[in-house]
Amino acid sequence: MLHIYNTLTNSKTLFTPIEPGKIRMYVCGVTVYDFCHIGHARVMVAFDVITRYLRARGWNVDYVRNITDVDDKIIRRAAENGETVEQLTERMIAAMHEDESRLNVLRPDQEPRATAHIGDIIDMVSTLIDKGFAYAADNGDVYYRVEKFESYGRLTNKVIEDLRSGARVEVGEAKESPLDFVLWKAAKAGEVSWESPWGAGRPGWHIECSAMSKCCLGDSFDIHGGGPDLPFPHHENEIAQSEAANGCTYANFWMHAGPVRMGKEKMSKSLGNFFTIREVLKHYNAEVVRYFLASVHYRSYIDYSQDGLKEAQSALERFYQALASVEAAETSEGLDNDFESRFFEAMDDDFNTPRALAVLFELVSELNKSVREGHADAPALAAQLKQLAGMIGLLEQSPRAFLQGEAGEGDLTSDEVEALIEQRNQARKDKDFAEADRVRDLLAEKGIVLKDGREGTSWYREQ
RNA sequence: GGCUGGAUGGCAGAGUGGUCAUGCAGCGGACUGCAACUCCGUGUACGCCGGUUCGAUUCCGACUCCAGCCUCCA
Repeated sequence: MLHIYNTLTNSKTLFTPIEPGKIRMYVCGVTVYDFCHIGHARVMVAFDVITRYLRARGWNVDYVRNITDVDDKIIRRAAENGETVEQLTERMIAAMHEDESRLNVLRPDQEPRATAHIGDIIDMVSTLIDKGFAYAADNGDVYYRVEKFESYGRLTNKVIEDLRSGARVEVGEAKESPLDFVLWKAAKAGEVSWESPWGAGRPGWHIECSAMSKCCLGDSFDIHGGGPDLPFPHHENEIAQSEAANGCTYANFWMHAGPVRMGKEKMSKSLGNFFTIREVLKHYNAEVVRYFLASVHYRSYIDYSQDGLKEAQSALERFYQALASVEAAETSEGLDNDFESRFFEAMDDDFNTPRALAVLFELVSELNKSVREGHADAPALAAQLKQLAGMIGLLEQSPRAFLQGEAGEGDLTSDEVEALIEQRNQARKDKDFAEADRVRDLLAEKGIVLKDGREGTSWYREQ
């Protein structure tokens, strides 16, 4: 029985789909004006884990994640770089896809871009004007009339009165109320723009998600997700737009990932305290980063740290060392244990990955013991480990590929390592242990750890 | 100030009204030519103060502290 924490009710509740067996999910994606940072990675990995797991349990998931490819920041950055908006966004989208693929994040089923849905956006804005929820201002902007939408603030427990008293009133404001937000922005000279009934302009930020989710998933869908800074105002505004335009419930479950912190504060663009995914991947194996992000529940904050990543590295080494010790069977059939049911129980409880990983560690202990004592079920246990971990996108490499890694700059190549091991093993045969230890120490200096087993010497790189 | 969430052993991080989370690190032992891997053993952890209870880290109330959102940000 799948239970999901819903931001709308601030409680974990039993998940029931609109259509049996099917889950329609929309997640707010990235505004592509720069490289993605670890905060983006967290949302990508969290919803990738969720999607993979749900599919493994037999759900038919339609996963949509949008790309915001036009907005103020993009326009400004493109101008700074002396390139067109399209050149900038194409570059950043390609970079994002590369980052994701390295993190073993599957592409969403649909990845709609705002600029490809201008017609849908204009249609929705027109509907909102017709229904009295929006108005065209004198300056060419179109605004949403927030106070007309009675349940505004329901998602984040805001009261319109409080918002009104706290709102900033800007000079030259064309809005009826400071709470109103923009649906369509009139173009300034030289900016990218599209023709509309209200003149040349471009969509406001919130409307694109309402229009694209409607287009891709329909008026009502099951899950709407996003990062920690989106509930207010973005998702609150989406609800106001979609429910006013469509006249029905927008999304049933709202899921929000927790923030990544640097020291004691949130990693964010505006604070400038962020690491891009590609920077981190220069120093750490991509699966280590994925494991690090999955080792904490998706709703909690996670502190980014070198120590945390090193610990993730050690944990994965334990998994892969176990898998390296036995050839996994084709299937885990015939095993009589409760690892799978406990793994499912943890994941069904709002995707509790730390608890699910704890079950996998117990499975590893069982596997190691089985290998050590020469039991016949070892290959099946290894298969079970790979099968369960695979449901959340982990342990999909060969142990050898993970443990030996790739030679970085200044590292010994695999051939050089093999040659030195050969040299050492000859010395061992000759009982020249001083020479054997000399070679071991030499390799250790280069970060290579040796392991003498029954079938010869294996090795791995210390990361 | 308002709205959310949190405070667990050296660190990371789950969970529970009364025997065990789990991982990393540490210590002792086994294995090993030496190691590594692995195995066995090993830790008076639950912010503070009250209350409920036979019994609370877990339930209730107050307090302190921390974070996120309330402005663009995943």
